[in-house]
Order: sequence, then structure tokens, then C-alpha cells
Amino acid sequence: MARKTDRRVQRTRKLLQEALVSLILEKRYDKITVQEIIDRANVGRSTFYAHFQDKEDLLASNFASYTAQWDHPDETDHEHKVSPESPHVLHSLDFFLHANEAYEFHQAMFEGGGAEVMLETGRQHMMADVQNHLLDFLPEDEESDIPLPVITNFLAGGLLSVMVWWLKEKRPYPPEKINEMFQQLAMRGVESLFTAD
Amino acid sequence: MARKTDRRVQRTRKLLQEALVSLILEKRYDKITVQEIIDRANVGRSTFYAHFQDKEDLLASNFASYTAQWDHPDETDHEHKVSPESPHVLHSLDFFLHANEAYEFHQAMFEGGGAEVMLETGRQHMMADVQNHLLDFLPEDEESDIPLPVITNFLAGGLLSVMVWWLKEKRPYPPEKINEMFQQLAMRGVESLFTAD
Amino acid sequence: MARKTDRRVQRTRKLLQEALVSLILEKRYDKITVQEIIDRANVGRSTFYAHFQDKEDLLASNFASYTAQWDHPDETDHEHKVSPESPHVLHSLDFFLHANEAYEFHQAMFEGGGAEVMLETGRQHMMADVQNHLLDFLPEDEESDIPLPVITNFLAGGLLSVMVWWLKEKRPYPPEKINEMFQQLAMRGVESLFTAD
Amino acid sequence: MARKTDRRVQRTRKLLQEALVSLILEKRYDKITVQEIIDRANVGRSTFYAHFQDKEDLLASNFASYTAQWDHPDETDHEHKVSPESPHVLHSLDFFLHANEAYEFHQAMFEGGGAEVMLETGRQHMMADVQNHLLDFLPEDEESDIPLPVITNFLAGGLLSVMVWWLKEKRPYPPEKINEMFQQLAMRGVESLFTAD
DNA sequence: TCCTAAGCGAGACGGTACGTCTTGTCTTCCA
DNA sequence: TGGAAGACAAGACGTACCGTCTCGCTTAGGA
Repeated sequence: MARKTDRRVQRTRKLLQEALVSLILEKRYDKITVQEIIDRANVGRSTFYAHFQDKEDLLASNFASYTAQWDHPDETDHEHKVSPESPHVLHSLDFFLHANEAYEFHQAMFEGGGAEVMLETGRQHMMADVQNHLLDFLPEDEESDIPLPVITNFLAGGLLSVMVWWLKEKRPYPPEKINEMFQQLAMRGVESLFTAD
Repeated sequence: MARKTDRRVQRTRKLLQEALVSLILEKRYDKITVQEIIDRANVGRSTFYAHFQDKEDLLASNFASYTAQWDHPDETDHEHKVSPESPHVLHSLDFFLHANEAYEFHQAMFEGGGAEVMLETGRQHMMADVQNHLLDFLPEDEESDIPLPVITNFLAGGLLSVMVWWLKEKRPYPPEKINEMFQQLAMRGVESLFTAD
Repeated sequence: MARKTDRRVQRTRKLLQEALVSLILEKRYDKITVQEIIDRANVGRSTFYAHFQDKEDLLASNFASYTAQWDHPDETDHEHKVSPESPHVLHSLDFFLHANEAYEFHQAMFEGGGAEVMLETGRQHMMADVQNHLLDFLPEDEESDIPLPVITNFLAGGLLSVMVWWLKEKRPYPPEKINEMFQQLAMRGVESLFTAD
Repeated sequence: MARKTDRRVQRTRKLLQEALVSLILEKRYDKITVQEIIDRANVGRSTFYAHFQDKEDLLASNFASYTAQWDHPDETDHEHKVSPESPHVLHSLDFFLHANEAYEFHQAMFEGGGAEVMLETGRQHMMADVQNHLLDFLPEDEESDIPLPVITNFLAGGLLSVMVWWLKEKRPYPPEKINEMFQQLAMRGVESLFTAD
């Protein structure tokens, strides 16, 4: 059994991931060279390509576990089984909380220009997530006027946009607060801003 | 007066822009080479760089006039001075209509991978636009619970996301229809989907 | 008659020639750009090419009159019709005197790296000149052991080399003196240096 | 120890050198492109620049070993310790013999226009060589009327010129014969041609 | 004095080669 | 035997010049 090998392999992967992150903190992601990464990681060029297809692959691996949490959130706090009267159709708080924790990493991404790659991946996960949640709420037999993908895109797009703003602005509110705002906008719509509450 | 020169310059710029678009319709944007562009445009390499910094710059110039329309829409159809009862806080129809016209171009962008550049620029214009419109509706003296940028990001993010989906899906609805959906979501919120109308 | 035109043309040619020389005094000839020349001369690009084929052509024109003197020396001082006893088979003094006059120009050439072009042209003229003179001395009927081209190359090569050294060393001797040395070497050979005179 | 690497590197260098020579045999040196060289050598562009600064550098490397022989000739045939009666002040035969061996290469250079680079380098080596030999013959205590550099330039200039002629003429005489002519001219001078032997 | 053709400046342009840069593959050696 | 080291092929990049060209302005010399 190649247990020892596995451990070495994991170590090399980690070295490369950390090298990338540390570089991202210094300069734009898309200006980072494979050469720089392997220099920083003290790893041979061929070793890099033995583990990752390319730079993006390495980056993706960096937040694979990250987004994995979105797909498989801890099964503990599933207390937001809400009623239609008080529906948390979108468990957006999870996203904000999670973004809050990985704040520094996000900062690096935005400043470094690596955000696009991440955003696209993130968007896809978020979309899937949102859609799943919506499916729990929209009665299957009753076809809504608005197709599911439209709702999903609307919500995920809005959420992501607000979240990025929040992060770029260096979290002017606690995650719970910004989530509350988002929930109001998402659930009640803009119209509610103009009508008496 | 350098009139003739200007005309030549404009012609060259146009040749390059058209060459890029025609290439985008054939292959992924990021696989397109400067050499291919200038070959298609029958233009010298140095001429290319005399007019544009790089490939992205050329791409950007392609929808500069495009987004310019967002900033300075035709002053004719400013009839959406709507009442709060039927508020078109967001003149999103304009966006859908406009996207509808430039449909092929958008298709090329999305398929070709050049969308990122465009989306970012587009987002910025859209944000500014949305914000301006909101300012007309939010009473200045009355501070909302939710800061303006949050609303703006929410709406622009949702709009863009829906629009991209709509384009990528090859416009399954007429622009008026998709706009209607968006308006409902944006104005009334998701909650409205579950309540009796 | 286009008299006035001619005058303008001559002026332009002169401007370009002077611009080149002044530039050569500043930097290596082969690093000088056509653009720099026409900028310095305040002349349009097309005008340059209307007058000269290229940079080398302009350079050549600069010492066209120069070498012309070698081919058609002033017919006044032809008093070196020497006897075989005191033969000035090679009228090398002319070359040294001429080089002496155009000293600054030569300096520029050597320092500027434009010398090669000049040297090659100069060598050709010098060779032809030397050969002509030799023909006056070598009796046609009597075939020498050594073919004429060998002698010509030997003398012209040696003369040019000595002259270049002399110019590069900033003329450590008066032209008459260096010529005397050359004449001794050329006429009597190196052997004479070791034998009692 | 990078033994294997060295071998690869040497192979690449050789491939490039040979590619250049083979190209020179086909077309003018200054019309040869770096691209053509690397195509012929089956070598990547960056590899070329990893080994040589530019085209001239590659050319120079081609006769580096060549001129090296001039500086360090085989220590075997040092039997030209000649008496003043039969002085070989200048071991010019070595040069002719050497040029004879590398005949094809020279041909390529002259026809291809790459000769200038080579000639200048060759001249310098030849000058140093000639000067060293002269120092063995000219008694130090006895100052000649003619400075050493003048003699050196005269001899080296003449020798190079004759040699180039000889090569360009496709070696009309065996190297020993042309050397004999040169020696007579150099040692006894032109005057001797006119006097009874 | 006006007219007109040539000379000219300005500079856009197509084209070519350059030297740099980065990628992903491949080979060799070492631990 | 797996990984470090790094040479390498491939090829796009942005730059630098070149020589051609088109365009109007200026200007001189004949009308």
C-alpha cells in the first residue's frame, strides 16, 4: 500500500495551494506564473503538472472544499424549515456567514482579479443550491407563472452581487444584518420600500 | 483639418472591430489571436496596436457604443414616468429590448468566453443606471432601512443574471415577457409567488 | 525651367545629409532610424524616400563627392610622375591628405559604426586607383611573378588599414610623416627594417 | 553534476550553428531570419535566445573555435625560428592554410554578407598575432623609425586583403604559392618588383 | 495678380522581424 | 521509483522599423 506516497502527494498539493494563495495576496491572479508558483512551493515544474492540469485547476482546488460546504452544508443547523408565512426560501445567511469566515481569501480574490474564476464557480454552486431550496417550496403540481430558472437566476444573481459588494466594502454590516436586507429585498420586493410597512 | 485621416482611421477601427466579431462567431474569444484579427481585417500588426492596446481593448470598443446607449438612451420614449402604483422603478425593459437587438453579438460573447470583459463593463453601466433611477423614486429625506448600494446591487445583479440566462437560453420568451417576470420578482419579491394574488 | 524647384530639392537633400551626420556624431550609425533623421531634418517621411532609397543611400551620398575626388583628383598637382628610381608607385599621400581634411567626418564614421559601409566603398575606389597607378609602372609585356590583383590588394589593404589606425589614433603624425612610413613599408618591405640601411 | 544536461545543451547549440551555416550556403546572411534558423534546427524560439543573444552571436560562435586556433596554434610546427636571411617574420602561411581548410565556410560568409562580422573579429586576432611575432624580431632596445602599430596594421591589412581576394577568387593558387607572393611583397616591398633580382 | 503643378509635412498603413514570455511536455538524475 | 530540476518546442505577445501610400498645404513661376 502506497500510504507514504499518498502523504507525500498530499503534502505537495498543499504546498502548491498555499503557494498560490500567498502569491494571490501579493499580486493579481492572472499575472501569476506557473513558474512563480512552483518556485514558491519549491516544486518541480513537472510535479506541478502531475497534480494539476493548469493554474486554474489549482485555483479551483483551493476553493473546492470551500464550495463543497455549500453543496453539503453541515446537517446540524437545518432549523430553517420555515413556514410559507415566514419563508426562508433562500438560506442566504449560510452564504453570508461562510463568506464572512473566508473573508481574507475573498479579499485576495477580488483584489487579485482571480475573482472571476471563483465567481463563476460560486455562481454555479449557488444556483444549484438556490434551485434545490426553491423546489422544496414551490408546489410541484402548481406551475408558477415564472419558470424556476428565472427565479433562480434572479435570486442567485442578486445574492452574489450583494455579497460581492459587501465583501468589497469590507463588510460594513454583520452578516446577519446584510442577510436581513437581502431577505427583505428578495422576499418582499422593491415595491415594499415604497409602501407603508 | 485632418478630415481624411480621421475617415481612414475610423475605417481601420471598424475593420478591426468587425473582424473580431466575425471571428468570435466562429471560435472562442480567448482562442482568437491578434494575428488572426489583423489577417481578417487586412491590417498591419502595428496598425492594430496603434488603435487598440490589446485584444480586450478592441473587444471593449465593440460594445462601447453599445453601453453608451444605456447611459444616453434615446430621449424619445421617456414615458415611463410611472406612478408608485405601477412603478417601473427599474426601466429593465430597455435592457431586454437592447439585448434583444444585439442578440447575435451576445451569443458570440457567451459562447466565446469573451463575456467576462463585457459583463463587467455592462454591470458597471447597469449599476449606475439603476442607481440613477432609484434616486428618482427614493425620497431623499426619508432614509430607507436598506442602503442604496445594496438595493442597486440586488437589482442589477438579478437583472443581469436573468438577462444572461435568457440570452444563453436563446430567448425562450419575448423581451416584454421576460421583463414582466423580472419586474414581478423585483417589485413584489419572491414571497408573492406563494401568496394568493 | 524648374530652377526654383531644383533649389528646394537641393535644400532638402542637404538637410537630410546634415541631419544624418549630426546624428552620427551622437550615436552609432546602425542605431539611427529613418524617423530620427527626418525628425531632425524637419522633413516628411515620403520626402526622404523621394530623395534616397534608404539610409545607406543617404550615407553614400554623403561621401559621394568625397570619393569622387579619388577618382578625379584635381588635375593640378600631378607632379608625381616619378621615375622608377624614385617611384611613387602609390600616390598614397593624396589619400592621407584627403583623409586629413575630412577628419571629423571620419571620426564620426568610426565612432558611429558607419565606417563599414564607407570602408567598403572606399576600398573599392582605392583599389581601382591603386591598380591604375600600378599599370603605369608595370611593363605590360613583362609579366610579373605576382599577379596585379595580389599586389593591388596587398597595397590597398595595407594602406587602408594604416590610414584607419592613423585616424582612429587621432592623427599622431602629420599626413606627410605617416605617408612616408607607409611608403617605406610598401616599397622596401618589412625586411628593410632589419637590414642596415 | 549536470552532465546529461550539458550534452543536450551542446547538441542544441550545434544544431543551431549548423542550421545557420547551411542557410548561409543558400542565401545572404543578413536576409536570414531567426525563424528560419530555428525552423531548420527544429528548435524553439526561446531555446535560441537561451543560447545566443542574437543572430550575430550565433555567427560569432561559429568561428570562435576558428579564431581560437590563431591564438593557440598547434604547438608542433614551431620550426619557423628563422634567420634574418630567411625571415618569416610573419607566419602568414598558417593563416592561408587555415583559410584553405575552412574554405567553404569562408565562401558562405563572403557571398552571404556575413563577412563583416567575421572580418572584424579576424582582423583583431590577426593584428594581435602579427604584433606578437613582430615583437620577437624587432630588437627591443633599437627603436625603429616606424612605430610597431603602423607595421602591424600594414601587414595585417595587406594580408587580410590578399587572403580575402584569394578566397573570393576561389583559390586560384595553392596556399603555399599565394603565401610566397605575400611574403615577397611584405618582406621585400613593391620596389623589388621593379629591380633586378 | 491669379493659377497651377510640384515639393513637401504629416502620418496612417501593411508588413516583417524582433526579443520576451509563458505554457505544457519530456528527459535526466538523485534520494 | 517518484519527484526535483530544468531544457525544450511551440507560439502569442507587444515593439520597432521599414518603405509605400494618400492627403492637403505651401509656394514658385508662367499666365
